[in-house]
Amino acid sequence: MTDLSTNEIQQQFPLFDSALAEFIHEHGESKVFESGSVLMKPGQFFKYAMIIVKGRVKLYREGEDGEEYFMYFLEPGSACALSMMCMARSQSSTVMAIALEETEVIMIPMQYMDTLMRNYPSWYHFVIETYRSRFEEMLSVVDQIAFKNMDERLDWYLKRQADTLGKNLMLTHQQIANDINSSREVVSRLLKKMEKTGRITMERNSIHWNG
Amino acid sequence: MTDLSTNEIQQQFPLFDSALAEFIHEHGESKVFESGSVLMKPGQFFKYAMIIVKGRVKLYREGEDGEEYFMYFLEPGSACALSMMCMARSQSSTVMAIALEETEVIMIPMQYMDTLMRNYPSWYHFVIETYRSRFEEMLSVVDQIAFKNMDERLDWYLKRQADTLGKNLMLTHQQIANDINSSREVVSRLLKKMEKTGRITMERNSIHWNG
DNA sequence: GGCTACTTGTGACAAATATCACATAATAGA
DNA sequence: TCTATTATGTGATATTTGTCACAAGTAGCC
Repeated sequence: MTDLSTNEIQQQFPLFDSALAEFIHEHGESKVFESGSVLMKPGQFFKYAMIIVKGRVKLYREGEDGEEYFMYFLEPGSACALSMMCMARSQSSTVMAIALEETEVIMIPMQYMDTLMRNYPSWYHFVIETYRSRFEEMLSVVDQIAFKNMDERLDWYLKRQADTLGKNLMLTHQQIANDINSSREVVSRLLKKMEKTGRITMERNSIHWNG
Repeated sequence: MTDLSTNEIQQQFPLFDSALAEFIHEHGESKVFESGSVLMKPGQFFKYAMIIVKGRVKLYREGEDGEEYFMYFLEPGSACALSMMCMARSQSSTVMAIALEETEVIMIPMQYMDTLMRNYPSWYHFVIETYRSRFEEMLSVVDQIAFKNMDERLDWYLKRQADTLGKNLMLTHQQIANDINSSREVVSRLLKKMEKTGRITMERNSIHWNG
């Protein structure tokens, strides 16, 4: 039983029809993650499909030697595609997911998946749409790393951050460098250039995206 | 109605139960693509889910300026995840898929998706497994481009080619360079090194993978 | 054989990015 | 206010990769 009412669920997930919202209200379990806590880490197994009700989650890939690469954000109304995939195969995750703010999720136990798929068409529409949109995002990430230089990648990265986190970004150059697997000095120099063109404004510990 | 019997379908797709194989035999449509022909190209819309019966298909991403990046192969027994996703949203594809040999596919019209999802649990298990495995492959691709140098990427590329196409690879250096978005000269030099360590043997127009 | 197109080899150089070393600036906390 | 810590700026240099120019080998074809 979730903390959210059927109505609230439907509001948050417009693709759900009311029967589905009702079912999830009944059988889902609410859980809150503190800001900074880990929702998913490499090696972890999943018995639940997670859908995000409140907050913001950052997903990134970890390399063998501790490198990182930012993939995308999860926002309210979306699902963690990877939790669904891993659950379906009893496979362990291969990415990190951490909450950027206090984040509220509904966990839907794996045992209900067959019922959901079978009896709630709006559920599998939602699932497919979730997979599709994440796949598209991964394709864009590949485009960026494979085809673009650092300046363009940085621009794209900041744009995406601004799109979901707002134009005032609380990020240090070092954090950005980690997210795009570059080095602080390179990021600093490129940011300086972007400031000259007016695309951003810099302050200590933060960057303002002017678009 | 497909060219394949229910039995043959089940043989090719072990995840399908017999009812599903029967259904697909009834409602699927067989189609053959000549070697070298395009199964999917950016901008194309899909009214069918495609599953591969015979042959081999190469998928790659195209950049804005005609760059390419090899993503993965489709083999018999697998589905084209992207055809499913695009179909589900009436969205156009964003990748290229070309047949490397004569390739036989079954096209399942979009109108049957709801029925399949609802009445054939083994269908959605198959769909989810398809998505999951492709997503994993994309994650590996990201790992490679984001974290590895050219020599390691080339090694990984050749290994994957050898895994699906056999140890004798009919590839020119230029083709390889295109697939990993590098240049012929760089590839030539790295291959030379790999030959010295015995990992490959080179001939004109082909490379033998010694592993 | 001789022409041509394609493939591969290789040195020199250019560009992008990473790394190192160190300076300076801002902030938090004692 | 002083100090320690963290964030940023910047030149010099190294590494990786891409580009250019051209040589040489191979195969097909008349």
